[in-house]
Amino acid sequence: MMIMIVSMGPVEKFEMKVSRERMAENRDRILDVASRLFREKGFDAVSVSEVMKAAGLTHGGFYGHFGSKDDLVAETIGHVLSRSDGGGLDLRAYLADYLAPRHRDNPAAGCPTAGLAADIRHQTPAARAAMTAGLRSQIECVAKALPDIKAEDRRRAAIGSWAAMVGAVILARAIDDRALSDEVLEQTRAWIEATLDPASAK
Amino acid sequence: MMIMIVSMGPVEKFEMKVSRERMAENRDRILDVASRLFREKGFDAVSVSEVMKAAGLTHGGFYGHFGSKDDLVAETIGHVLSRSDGGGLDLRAYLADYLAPRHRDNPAAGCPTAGLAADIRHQTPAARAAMTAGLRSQIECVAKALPDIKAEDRRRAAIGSWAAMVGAVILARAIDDRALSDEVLEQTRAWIEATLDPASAK
DNA sequence: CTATAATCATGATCATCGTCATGATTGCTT
DNA sequence: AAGCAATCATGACGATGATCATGATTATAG
Repeated sequence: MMIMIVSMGPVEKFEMKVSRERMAENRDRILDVASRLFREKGFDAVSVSEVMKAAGLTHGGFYGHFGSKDDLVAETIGHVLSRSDGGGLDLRAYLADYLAPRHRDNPAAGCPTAGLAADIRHQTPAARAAMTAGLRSQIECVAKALPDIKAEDRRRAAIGSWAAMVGAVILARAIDDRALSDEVLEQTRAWIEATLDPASAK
Repeated sequence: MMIMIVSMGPVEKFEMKVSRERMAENRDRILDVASRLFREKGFDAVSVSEVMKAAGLTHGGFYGHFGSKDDLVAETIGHVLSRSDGGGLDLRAYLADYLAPRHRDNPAAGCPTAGLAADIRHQTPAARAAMTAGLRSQIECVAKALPDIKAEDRRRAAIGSWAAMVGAVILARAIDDRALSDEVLEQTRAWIEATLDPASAK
């Protein structure tokens, strides 16, 4: 019997034990790459070892950072949704960026809600709770960016607009026809903008 | 070592070979239960043997009906989306049914677009093509049900409304708080209805 | 009526994945 | 400076799932 070692690959760095801050760095990097991979492929389609590999580690050390994959999922959701830009944002510009082909074509770097909301339904209660908290703050964020209308109508418009934005990106990503997909984005953008006109605000 | 057979279960019917029409029945039943299971749990979370068991068969016979699981996915999408109610439907009533807790809580029997659109992104090109065809006809269906406005605005309103409807159901299903989830449905419904008012139609 | 072909059940195979056990290395504490 | 403890790599285990091989049974062609 002949054993051939075709290629062992270069033995990269061999630091076995890392400093305390490097461990925190690693944990953060795991959450970062996990959020990208999850947005890109969905929760189930990403394996633990794929996440660790993308973070520059091997699968074994994973359970030193997280109790389970479900735990990672829940923490990842909290991680991505925690960065809410609270400040006053220009809604028109945000709409244009959100409902754009560039956003549609880059789920990994795009809105976590558009990429993950539909998948949350099949995840653990902790994950759903994290997503709910994120959605709540997102709705309030959109409401703040709306033009001056009554508080009642403001919340309604925020929820309706947000639903349309998320729905349009999801539909655009599902459509296998660039022209139609572009149209869904553009028409939804124009439709939402029309409701922002002072003329249609009662 | 003691081997206990607690329950072998009754040997049900033992019909090995089925007639030609019963085979067509079986195939249809497979597509039906698959569409329900897929809507309920997502494509990846449903196994071939789970589908077959729900159809009253065992996993082995599956490949006599379909070439692969991906094939089943694509055919299932075409199967559910083929039943488009073309006739004139009452948009208000449809809105009320669609954006209702009952619909949100029954994905298995609900709108395939709301249940599967986000998942399509990770499926095979054939599946995406089937979904695109379905979405195209759905948009036209909504457009026909819209009140009398210019053709240009009609298409815009159809796409915007449809995106908002799908998005709202997806968000409502992701939210782990009944009050907020209900609010998303209800506010989106009211928001869409407001745009249907002749007053706001330009 | 006989032979062929089709349909489905049983069981096996191969790959993937989540998780755990072990061990090596090294940062930290005393 | 020395021992403790933590972090990660390697490897293995058990479960699950997609797919295929085989065989039994019977519808259907001739």
